[in-house]
Amino acid sequence: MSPKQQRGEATVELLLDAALRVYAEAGEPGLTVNAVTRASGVSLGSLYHHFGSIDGLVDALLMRWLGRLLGEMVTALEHSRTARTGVRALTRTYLSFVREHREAGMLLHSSRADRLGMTQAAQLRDAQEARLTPMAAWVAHHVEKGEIAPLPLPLIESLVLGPVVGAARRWLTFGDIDLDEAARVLPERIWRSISAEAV
Amino acid sequence: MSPKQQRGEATVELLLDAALRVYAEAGEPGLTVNAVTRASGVSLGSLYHHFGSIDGLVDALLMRWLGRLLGEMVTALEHSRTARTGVRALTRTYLSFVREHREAGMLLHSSRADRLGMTQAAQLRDAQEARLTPMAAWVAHHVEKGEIAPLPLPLIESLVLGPVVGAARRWLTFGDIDLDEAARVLPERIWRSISAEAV
DNA sequence: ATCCTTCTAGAAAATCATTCTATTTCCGCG
DNA sequence: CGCGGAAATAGAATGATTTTCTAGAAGGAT
Repeated sequence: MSPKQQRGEATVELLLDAALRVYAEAGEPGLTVNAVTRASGVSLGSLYHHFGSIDGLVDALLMRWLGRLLGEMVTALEHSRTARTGVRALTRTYLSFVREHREAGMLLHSSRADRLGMTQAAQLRDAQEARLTPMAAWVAHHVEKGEIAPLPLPLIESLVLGPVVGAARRWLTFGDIDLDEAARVLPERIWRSISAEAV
Repeated sequence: MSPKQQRGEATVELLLDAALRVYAEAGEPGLTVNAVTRASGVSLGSLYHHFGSIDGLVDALLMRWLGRLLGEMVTALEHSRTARTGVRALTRTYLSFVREHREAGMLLHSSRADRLGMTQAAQLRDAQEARLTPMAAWVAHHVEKGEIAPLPLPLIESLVLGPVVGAARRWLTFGDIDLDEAARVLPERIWRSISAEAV
């Protein structure tokens, strides 16, 4: 934001972009400091100056993409009037995102994603709180309106995101899923699982 | 099986047990070859002889526990007559397993689990095929009987296991889920999502 | 008994992450 | 201008960890 640090910002970008490129080509085992410095042309010193460690770099990369994904999901939610259409919007946004950003999607689903927060715990919470809060509020709102069954929030989230994440991961890993079909079928099925209506 | 390799088997056990112990105490970053050799009393040479690499060791550990989990799930399925009770059995078996084997559960959900198969891809497939096939057959059977909606198998699996895995991971990571409540509520909800009945 | 394979052992080599010190860049301020 | 200092860059040195390598012990088959 401040007009300062022109250099710094640029190298941070270079490093993050290079890291994703390296990950895409060499996978997680290939994601080393040397590979990233080579791919970015940035020196080792700069990498450590900006990120502190290799995990710090990967965490920052994860945060960037997680932020984008959550941002798109929140936007999708804001344009949905009913809970039912909200679920559809969430599902489709998530699947589209993964399709359009395959490597980032792999990184988000895979390996280091749960280690995330170890090096940037505080920043992560603050940064994502702004995204997670509206989603929780959205769920609470529709629970109150009697559309969504009155279950604990974490269970509702598991029911909604679990199948979507599972399908996305499966597409990324094995490719034995048709994403279009998933986007068509899953929302309706997920909706049935959280709807307040009796069966 | 063969009466050979008395020594070998024992050290393999020692190493796998020690690795889980180390992981439980020191987390993933602490899971190093040195830590495992120290904790097991087995030499570095033996470790590499049996597993080839640290990832090979971790993969073997994952396979062992994944095999146990799938085994319990298949057993649970065999004792269920209807598709509905099958879903309940699967869910509860999974959640109980994670509760009873917390460290193994963390390992299965976390970090290295998706790297799995990189070092032991072939063995993994062969070893788990025996477990996965009956589960797929079970699903197919109940689809034919008209109980489960006629969706592609991967989508059904995502719908069934997604929420369960999500809840388990959440319990392991944040602890903000009541496992008993999840075991009570999820099966019914999941069932609604895959049932062939109209809504 | 001796040969062969498997297994054990740990030192040596290679790889990778991190620290450290020196140097450059660039902004604010006299 | 040009000086001072903070931020950034650079890469050599260090430290930790994985992997390889060579040597030897254990145990069974012929």
